[in-house]
Amino acid sequence: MDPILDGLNHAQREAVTSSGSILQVLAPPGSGKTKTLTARVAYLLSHHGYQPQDVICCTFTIKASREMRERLAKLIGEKLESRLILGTFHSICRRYLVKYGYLIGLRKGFGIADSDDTRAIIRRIIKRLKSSTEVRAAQGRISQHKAHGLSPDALADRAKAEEMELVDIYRDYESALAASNLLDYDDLLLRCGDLLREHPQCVSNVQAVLVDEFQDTNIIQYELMNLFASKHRRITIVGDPDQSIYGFRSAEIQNLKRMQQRYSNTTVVLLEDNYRSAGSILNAAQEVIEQDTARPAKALLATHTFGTLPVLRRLPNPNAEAQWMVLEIKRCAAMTGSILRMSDFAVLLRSASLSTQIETAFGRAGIPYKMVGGRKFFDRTEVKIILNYMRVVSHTGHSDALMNIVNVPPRRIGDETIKQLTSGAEKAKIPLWDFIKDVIQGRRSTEKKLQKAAEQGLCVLVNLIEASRQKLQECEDASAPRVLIEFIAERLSFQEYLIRAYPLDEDSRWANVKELMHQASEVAAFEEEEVDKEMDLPEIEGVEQQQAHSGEEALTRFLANVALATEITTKEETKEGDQPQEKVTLSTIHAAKGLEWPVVFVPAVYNGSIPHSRAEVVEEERRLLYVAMTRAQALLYLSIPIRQPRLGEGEDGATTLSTFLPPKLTKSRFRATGPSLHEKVVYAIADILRRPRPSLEDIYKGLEFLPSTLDDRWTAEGEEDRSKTDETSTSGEPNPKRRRSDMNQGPKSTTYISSTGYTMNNSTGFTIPTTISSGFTSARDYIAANPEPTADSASKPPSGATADADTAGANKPKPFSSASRKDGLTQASISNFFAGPGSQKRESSLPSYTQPPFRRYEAPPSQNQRQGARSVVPAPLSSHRVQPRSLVPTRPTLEPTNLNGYTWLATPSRPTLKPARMSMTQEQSGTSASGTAGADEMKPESSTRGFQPVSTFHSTTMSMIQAQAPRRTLGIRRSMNGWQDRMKREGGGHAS
DNA sequence: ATAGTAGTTGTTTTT
DNA sequence: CAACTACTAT
Repeated sequence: MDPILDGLNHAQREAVTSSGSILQVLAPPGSGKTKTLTARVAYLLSHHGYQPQDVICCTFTIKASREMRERLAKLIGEKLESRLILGTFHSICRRYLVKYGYLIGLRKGFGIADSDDTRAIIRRIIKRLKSSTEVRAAQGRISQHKAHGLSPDALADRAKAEEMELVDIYRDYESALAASNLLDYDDLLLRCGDLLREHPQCVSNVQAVLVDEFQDTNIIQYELMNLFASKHRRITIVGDPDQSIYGFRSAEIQNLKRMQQRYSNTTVVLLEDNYRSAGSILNAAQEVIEQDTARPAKALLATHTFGTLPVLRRLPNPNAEAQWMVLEIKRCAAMTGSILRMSDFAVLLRSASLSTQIETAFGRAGIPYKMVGGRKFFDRTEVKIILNYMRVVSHTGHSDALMNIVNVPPRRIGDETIKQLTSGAEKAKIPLWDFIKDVIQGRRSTEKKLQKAAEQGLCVLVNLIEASRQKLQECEDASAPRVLIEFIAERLSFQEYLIRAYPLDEDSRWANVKELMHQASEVAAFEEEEVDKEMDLPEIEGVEQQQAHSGEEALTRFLANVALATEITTKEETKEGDQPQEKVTLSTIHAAKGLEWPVVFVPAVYNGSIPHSRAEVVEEERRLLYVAMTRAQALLYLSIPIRQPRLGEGEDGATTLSTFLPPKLTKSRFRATGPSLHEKVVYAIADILRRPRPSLEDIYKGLEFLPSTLDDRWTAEGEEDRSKTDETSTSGEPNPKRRRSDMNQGPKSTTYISSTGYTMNNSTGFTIPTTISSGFTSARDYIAANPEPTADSASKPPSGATADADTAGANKPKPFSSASRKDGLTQASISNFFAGPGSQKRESSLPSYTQPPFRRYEAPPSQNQRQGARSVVPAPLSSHRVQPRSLVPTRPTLEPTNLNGYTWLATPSRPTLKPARMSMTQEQSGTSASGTAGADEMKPESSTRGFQPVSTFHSTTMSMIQAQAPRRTLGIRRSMNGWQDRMKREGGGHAS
């Protein structure tokens, strides 16, 4: 069989091999979207014979594009992979603009303005205009307008009086960018759009365009996608509206519908099987997302066992919350007999700023971690200084960078001098740099005479920059960035400067500079091998590409990468050959999208954090929580500090549980404290992770150093448990002895290196906080207390507050609760659905797709209950009831050979429902090798309009032809309503 | 006029 | 905690 299709389930194959030119793959978390997209790229290359340089593949984040490159390298080999045009929209656009920007009058060697630059520019403008607008607000609104393609003039036409101020700022901002030859993030997209509209031949080679995370595209990106594909109109997108979390960046979910409207031959494939998470986690997440009543019912089907119930933990305060995570991480690691490593844990945060307490607690406890997202390496002041020097060297027209460094380190050039220089430059209408040079060399003068000291300082600066530029000219290869950093740091005596300026953490700051050098050489090494190959865009006949001095080119590229980089790629620390250290991941939820971990913590689930107090759209915040929860494979922990002193609202800083977690939900879907991790639970975890079950000895071995085998340090209500607390009041300092080293090691020292990971400084790896020793349970005690751990409920939750949820989950599946559904798709209404008188309403003949109105994975029901369910489900559907899945994978039978682990799930051992293929359009006839013609089973709704019902295989492939006469069918429309309603809503009422 | 310090502020999410 | 303001010492 085709190796590309290996390990793909039916629906995924359907998507990969689809011959439709316009393909939408819509799928919930964990269903293998990216895998499918990757395979489709490979498939297009091998089966359609496209050249890699003729395929554009857009991702949304740098991380995603890296990951896709890696996957593709494995699938099609590095040689082909490296020639693909693959990257974020921004980086792809940059590449086109570098090559062809001259066609639309873009000056050579433009720089990229990052958000610091834009903020500085806007701040200056606001000051000059004496406007009262807040800088950040102006920044955001300008970006928003740009993202909608609204120019200052266009805005002026429709703006209200109070907006006129913004129009002025916007105008000045645009000219400031132009004056410095800078493009901001939005410009990269906009200008590339301009380019391709005016010169479509630049992309005339493009055979296919693929877009990941399509729900995150904004309108400009959507247009870009179409422009990229303008020649052959072959587009594949994957996405999931439920995971749209970039609305703040003007992402528009309705692009899905736009696309369907624009291309009447859109094929839609649904993937619904979740291969990632325990059923219990999916249930909880599903219930969270379903609170969005505008959202269409959408299946999310577990392929794993139910597992153990997620946790919603209350704790006294953020500090305790952090300590609790430490204890739970240790407990999990120890009690699972070493199947969980530190890198299997993740803490996902709404805001990066929440990380500080956690970092402190982890640092103290010796838990190694890395923070991703949040404050970026390249944003650190000392790094920024060097980078700004390099930007000036690269383009002397970069006045903002120049402003930032004229007097750093101090050169006796103060406010007054700068004022003279900038106003002089403005009057002369030349860039600041040129003006300064003229003044120094006596060709011009400022209005007021400059101070001698200042003039001298300027001299030093000019000499440095000129010397650096000289150096750059001499350097004809990719090592230029590195050479320049060293040269500049040397000439500035930068290390000495840091010692003077930051005596507290000078060493760590210097280390960051070193790290920057390291980065530069790494990029150099990378470019050496790649740049000669086809990193460049393919040559197009008749369109000239711009070429540059290769050293300069390397420098601009380096700076662009810096501006577009979220985080730096630390080559897995190759220290003395030993393994890269396993680290817990601390991340923002945004940065965690698309990733997964065996154990996930989501702290601070209180109102104000999630949903964030400044959030404009609550739905997006809910989706954010949904994304966070669905990152978890085996264990999910939510937690909330019941007091948050910092936010002094509501008297004594009491918090309220996130509105997304109403009591109804938390009672049924969560437990109040960490699960007891006895054998059965551990086995379930191992099975879900497809790792070998640990031996009992391994499990017991870990227990020795645990203060407690239970999550009982705090009561379930989130109070200090007095019985666990000895003399010391422990809320802040579990171990005073360690305090001193904490101070040195804490996250305050902002070395890139140190913040990236702590070394475990106690040899056991686990600290036993002395203060909670009374809660200690020895391994022997544990074994004695759990002689026959047969059910998760063996140990009672500390209080009666919560029912023992696992018992409920495992043995008495909840009845379908029709009352809880707001979308009207109750179990009861399913019968209506099939009887369907109300479901005939037609809205439009838009291409759309459908899915089963209601599908929920329940814990393996007992025989009786299954009977019960049958009686409710209408006969035609009953045969497609999801079978008790826990019967399938209870053994750790998965061999390492099957790392992706998909195959066994896709084997026909599962309740099979081959998708019926009907009334397909011509595209489909030739394609699929999957011989489904003789579908053995057929769902009622499948016999219509060319879409297929979702089955347990969940391939719903549908081709819609606009003209096709709508046939009278059973309620299909209805099941589509959700999507369409939503599309409409989003189309119509686009607020803010 | 410049440098350095102290006090005040207000903190989403990312390219 | 850093960015901005206000102040003081050079």
